[in-house]
Amino acid sequence: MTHDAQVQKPTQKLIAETAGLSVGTVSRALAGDPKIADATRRLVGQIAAELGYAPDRAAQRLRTGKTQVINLILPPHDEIFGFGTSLIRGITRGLEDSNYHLVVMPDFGPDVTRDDPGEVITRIVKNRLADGILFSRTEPNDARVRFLTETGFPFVSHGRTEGKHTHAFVDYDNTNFAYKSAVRMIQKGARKLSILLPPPTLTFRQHLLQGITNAVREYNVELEVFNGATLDNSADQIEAAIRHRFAAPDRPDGLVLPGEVSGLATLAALQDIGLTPQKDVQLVVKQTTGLFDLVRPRVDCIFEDLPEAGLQMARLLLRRLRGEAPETLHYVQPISSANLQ
Amino acid sequence: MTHDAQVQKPTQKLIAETAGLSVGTVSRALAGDPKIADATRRLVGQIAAELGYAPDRAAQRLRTGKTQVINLILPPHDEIFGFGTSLIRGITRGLEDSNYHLVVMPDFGPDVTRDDPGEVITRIVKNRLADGILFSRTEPNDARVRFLTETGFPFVSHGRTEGKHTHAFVDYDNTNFAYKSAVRMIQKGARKLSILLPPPTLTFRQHLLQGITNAVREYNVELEVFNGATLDNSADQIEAAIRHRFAAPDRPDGLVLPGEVSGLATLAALQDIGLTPQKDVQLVVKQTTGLFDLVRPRVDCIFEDLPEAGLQMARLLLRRLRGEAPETLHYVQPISSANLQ
DNA sequence: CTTGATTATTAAAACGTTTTAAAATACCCC
DNA sequence: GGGGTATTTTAAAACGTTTTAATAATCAAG
Repeated sequence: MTHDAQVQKPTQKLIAETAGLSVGTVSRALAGDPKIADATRRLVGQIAAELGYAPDRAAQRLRTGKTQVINLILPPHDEIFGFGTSLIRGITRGLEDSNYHLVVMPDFGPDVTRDDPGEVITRIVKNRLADGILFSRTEPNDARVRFLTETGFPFVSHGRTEGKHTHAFVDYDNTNFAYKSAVRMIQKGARKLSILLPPPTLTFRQHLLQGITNAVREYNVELEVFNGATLDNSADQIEAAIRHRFAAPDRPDGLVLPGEVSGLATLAALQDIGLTPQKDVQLVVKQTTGLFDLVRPRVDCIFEDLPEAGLQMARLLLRRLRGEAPETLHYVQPISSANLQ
Repeated sequence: MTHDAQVQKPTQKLIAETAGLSVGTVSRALAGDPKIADATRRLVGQIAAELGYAPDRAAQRLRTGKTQVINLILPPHDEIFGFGTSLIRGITRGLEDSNYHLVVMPDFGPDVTRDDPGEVITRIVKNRLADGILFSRTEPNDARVRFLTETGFPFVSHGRTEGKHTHAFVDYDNTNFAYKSAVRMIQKGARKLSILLPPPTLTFRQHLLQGITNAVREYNVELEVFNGATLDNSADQIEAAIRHRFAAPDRPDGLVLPGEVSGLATLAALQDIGLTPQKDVQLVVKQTTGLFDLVRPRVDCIFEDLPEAGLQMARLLLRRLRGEAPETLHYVQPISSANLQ
């Protein structure tokens, strides 16, 4: 009895007792309910502060059914440099002064997104593991988008789907990226362009294709889609494919590389077969880090700001969770700070 | 009444009703309590499966006080390529079939870890936001380690502290990394070695220093710690500093670079001032991605497996949470798969 | 059969909130 | 002052678990 009073966790009950009020009143006061008298609200607020009260998340969650959790699905696909982290940094920044927590759920499921949204998302929705979901790498007819839209579960995708966009998304303007890249190369003398693309399943393949096609038509030059590898292939595979194609006599003289790994792999491949980048072959690389500012020889590059994308995703999701309609929650990132020389 | 039966969330109560048992029994049965008859245990298990029952995390958490959450603290420091993600991938893999969830908490706090463990960690412990914590970039006398050890809060650090290791950690064998790198360069003819180090506050600076010192003494060559920049500086700063030092007449002829950014920056700097890497200056770079396999000219490099580190951190933390003593939970990652030529 | 010990089940409390419905208090107007 | 309304507070239930203490069922042994 004369022991140190075991420092008990500050709870609404404790506040209520020291203030001589009921728990219900305390709860309302803390919530800023206008039905509570100003005086009591202030009193409660003060005591709460003194006691260092913080609401118990579990209790809130149990009572309200709201988890205060946002899930980020990490694709099983091998990591592009820092893709995940950059996005994560942005997301956490966007969530900073909400009190949502970001839970990272890897999707170790079967490789391709087929007709079903995958075990992870199904489980999240079914067991209400989160209030909202974030994911990337969308397909034109994305199973996850369909499923979540049907069930009315809040989410924001990184990447668009086809058709009427009835869901919230953040995307990069890949069409314009490809267009600007192509124009750049043409201005430097390229007449036969090529582009390395993501796998056919992913939506942004279409966007890239659209962009480069526009440029090619406008300037009346040749286009050859590079089909020895995709952006998802390993560096080794890309390197080999590039080497093979560009050693042939009718090689393109301009190549768009929408990723850092493919950029480096291509540089290595070209040098290995004795071609000089930016001379024999024009290159434009999309970078999401500062990597290519350090690479020699210098190549043209355009920057995609992933932290910013993450931030926007978080913001849109928060608005969605506040009840805004998904149709209004779109953000296409403009291509900024091109790094062309 | 004739509406579709609103599909109600499967709960222990529901199981109890359909089985004609009490909730308590169901709870025990699901927990595998031996006091429950085999027959009932099987029955309950079966019904649960049919109903697709999954325990409500909030309720469990409220009742038991266990959050089933592990927090990863993201340092405010600018991201090394993929550092966070690689670690995160590993961690999630390690947590895969536990039912802990990984929550990412960025530490936007003041730059340096001073005498207090920081707002984030304090809050996590005080409000029991998680059952365990993971963080990186330890200092010899780390405030977080001290605080968490004192309060008995389970954690695993990436990086060691000084003295008797009474806490759980995972670390990379930086001493050996520096030693092997140095020996390599000496074998290739270098006689005046240098090394780029992390800021003095971080423990692994000592390890690197120890390693290179050992080599230098053993082979009786010269050592000059590079002090124009640290590993934490921006690529630009490192590049400038390298350029400055290596343009001077008495420059070192071997340089250890414990990071990808510094590796690239150095390559760029040397080339810019007309020096040939691996000829005028020997380099060994530590890489955590496959990056340097693609960089030309090729340089020697040694690989640090971050996903593996993350996996180990998760495993150790799980063991800690199961009650094992922290003194026994250590893992120093050996340097593996050197990529020397 | 009883008794006493095992074994198996249950009722009820508790975790910390939010919220519904009811009760208490204050206020106003005639 | 009395009656009604508006304002403020409260008691109690509920969310879905786990667990303590008590009860019911089974069984061995005398």
